[in-house]
Amino acid sequence: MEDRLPGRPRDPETERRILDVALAELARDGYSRMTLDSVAAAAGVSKPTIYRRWSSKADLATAAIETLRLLEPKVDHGSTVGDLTGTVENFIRSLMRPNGMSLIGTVLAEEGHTPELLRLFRERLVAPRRQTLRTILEQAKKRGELRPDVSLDAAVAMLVGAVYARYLASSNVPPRFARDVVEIVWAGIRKL
Amino acid sequence: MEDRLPGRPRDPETERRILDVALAELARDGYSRMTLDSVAAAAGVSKPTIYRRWSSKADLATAAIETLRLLEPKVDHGSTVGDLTGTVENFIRSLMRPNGMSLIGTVLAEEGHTPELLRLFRERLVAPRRQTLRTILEQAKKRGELRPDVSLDAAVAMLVGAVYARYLASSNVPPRFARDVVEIVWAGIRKL
Amino acid sequence: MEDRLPGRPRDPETERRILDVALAELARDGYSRMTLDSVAAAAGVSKPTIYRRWSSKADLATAAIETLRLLEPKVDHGSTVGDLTGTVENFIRSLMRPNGMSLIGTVLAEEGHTPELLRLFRERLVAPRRQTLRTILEQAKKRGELRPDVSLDAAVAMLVGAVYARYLASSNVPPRFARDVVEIVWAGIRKL
Amino acid sequence: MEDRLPGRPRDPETERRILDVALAELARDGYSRMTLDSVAAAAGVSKPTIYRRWSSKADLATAAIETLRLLEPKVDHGSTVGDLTGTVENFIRSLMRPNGMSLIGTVLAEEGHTPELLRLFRERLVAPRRQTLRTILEQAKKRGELRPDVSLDAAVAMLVGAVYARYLASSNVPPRFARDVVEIVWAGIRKL
DNA sequence: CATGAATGAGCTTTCATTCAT
DNA sequence: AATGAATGAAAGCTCATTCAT
Repeated sequence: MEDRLPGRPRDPETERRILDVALAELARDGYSRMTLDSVAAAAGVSKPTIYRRWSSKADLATAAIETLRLLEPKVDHGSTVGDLTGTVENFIRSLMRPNGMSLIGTVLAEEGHTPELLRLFRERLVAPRRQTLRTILEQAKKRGELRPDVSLDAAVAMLVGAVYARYLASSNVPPRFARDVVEIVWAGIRKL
Repeated sequence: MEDRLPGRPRDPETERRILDVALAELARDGYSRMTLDSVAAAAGVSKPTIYRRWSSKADLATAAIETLRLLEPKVDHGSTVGDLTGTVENFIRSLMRPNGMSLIGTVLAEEGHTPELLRLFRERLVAPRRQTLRTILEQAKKRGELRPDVSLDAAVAMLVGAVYARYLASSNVPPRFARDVVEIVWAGIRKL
Repeated sequence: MEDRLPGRPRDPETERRILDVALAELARDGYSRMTLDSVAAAAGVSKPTIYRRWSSKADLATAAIETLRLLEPKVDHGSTVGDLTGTVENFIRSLMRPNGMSLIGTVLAEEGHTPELLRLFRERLVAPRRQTLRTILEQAKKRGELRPDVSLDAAVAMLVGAVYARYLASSNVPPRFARDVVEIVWAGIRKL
Repeated sequence: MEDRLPGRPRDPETERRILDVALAELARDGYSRMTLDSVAAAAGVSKPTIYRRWSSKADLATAAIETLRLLEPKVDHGSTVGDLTGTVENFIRSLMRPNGMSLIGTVLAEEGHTPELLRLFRERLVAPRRQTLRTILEQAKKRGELRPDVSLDAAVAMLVGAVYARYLASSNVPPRFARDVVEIVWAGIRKL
């Protein structure tokens, strides 16, 4: 009669909570410091409850990263420069969230041992952000605003990468950094 | 003959060997996966031999990073663009060495737990490289080649950061990447 | 066939299937390696379905052994030697079935922890087999074929035990082993 | 100068103690119930102390069995029957030691999972005992006491196996069992 | 000084058993 | 009655660190 599945149903909250905690610990402690004991404790479940859902620590970490998604406000200032600046500012804000950079760190550090982490990170976070920027640039190009020979790939890398480099230099990015960067890029790619 | 101090002298070779091995394992496995057992084994010494010199694992890792030094050929092509391109190319080469990026990853990942790693990394590697680029740009500025209002800090970050971003997107940087980046930056900062 | 009593579990198939699987895993993996998870999976039921019928793992294992029954063809060659040989050969065949000896092993190994296993094993398998042999010998005795003072208990133990000992020596029993054994026993007990 | 090895020397007591404890737990609990935690606790050492010497649980169990050795008094009653009886009586005594039979059980039960256990058990215990009996019989044969066609392999198996079979029937072997068995075997193999 | 031995604390993973639907 | 979910309690193994020679 009922379309209820047999057996005790899973609490859908639980899954979400475990993943949230896992992601937080992954970012805070790094993959190899993160322990299932502490994930379980922080999520208020037992370890087998985790193992029922994911087959291993790597699997859990992977799933946690998989939940990441670029949920940033669409930027549309009507101008290419405004859009680029808004996007880079969003990016800075997300990197500046607690442990935002550590997550990237652990994902890179684990490339040799748990490569899925980096793969998923690229797929879920890096690629979408690059795509956002690339789309802005491609539309500018279509409108004839850009020099035709310029490398959009390089331009995108510079916009994003400047933030990484700045962080690596000092863990702190000044407010006008986005504008400074976009200004140089824009001057470097626009048609004169 | 020799004015040797009393007691058995430390072998300076040993010290060097331990640090080399430690740095290699740090880059390959990351800080928390690196084990003193395997460092000791690979260096051909016992663990107390390590502990006699450095007080803890963190201390050893820190010392290993401290040995890093920017040992890159000075670039002097006589032109600003040539110098910038040469420097970025050097940088790419050093990042592309095995586990070059993993080391950065682990240093970032450990920011919350072993912040000396990042501090030293900045001091020994990041800062010198930035300084090299900055000097090139400052001299160009002195020669009146640059727009006066441009942010050199942003320009440096872009030159270096583009490579990080590119690697994070695909672990592989195409040969002409350095030229593409420098071209945009140059067009973006030079006086018209 | 079965005269179903009232209050019996609904699906007798299920019960049978669980017991079969349990017995197979018991023989293959031994008692303490056998897991209810895998019994449940192999039987196509859930664990509570097992617990509803048997109160514990030990209870299930016990019940599984309880299903064992000496189902060997009656041997009747008309001669004492022929009957003994046939019986020992049957025994060898059953021990040589996959994991035949492991089951005995686990039952012995668990004597200190789960003694019911050994008790039931004796009752269901050991005793009937001994009885078969003893009956053959008692009839021979009645017919006056045996020396009167001979220990039938020892004779039975030797016939059966030779096979255990041989297996323990090499996991493999040569074809003529049964005949060799019976020959010695017979020469040792018959009236001259 | 000194022929002392470098480093802290191992306490030779420790090794012995660990193996003794391991063997006792192996016999008492069986291989898969035996835990390194409890071996370590009972031996008064930490787990790494065990792992320094043996690479795994299986390795330790194997080593424990390897220490077993037939240390039974040589039997020499001057007569074949006396020697056989003495040997079987020794065997019974050793099986009747606490958990004597459980050890055999676990070794058999583990045949499919940890076959080294059975292999070593055969090599260290089963084979020597068989050899003792076989030598007695071969000398009797040399002296012309035996029927020439009789299978010594079967005779040996019967002498040993009768005890297994008796134990499997009732965990208890009556005092005159050895004599009963030897009597039948002897009557069965001697030259008339 | 250098070595091999020892250890406490943890890590990932598994299992018999019980709960909630 | 049957299911899938949940759990406490290990188990095997490893690691940074210290001890004893």
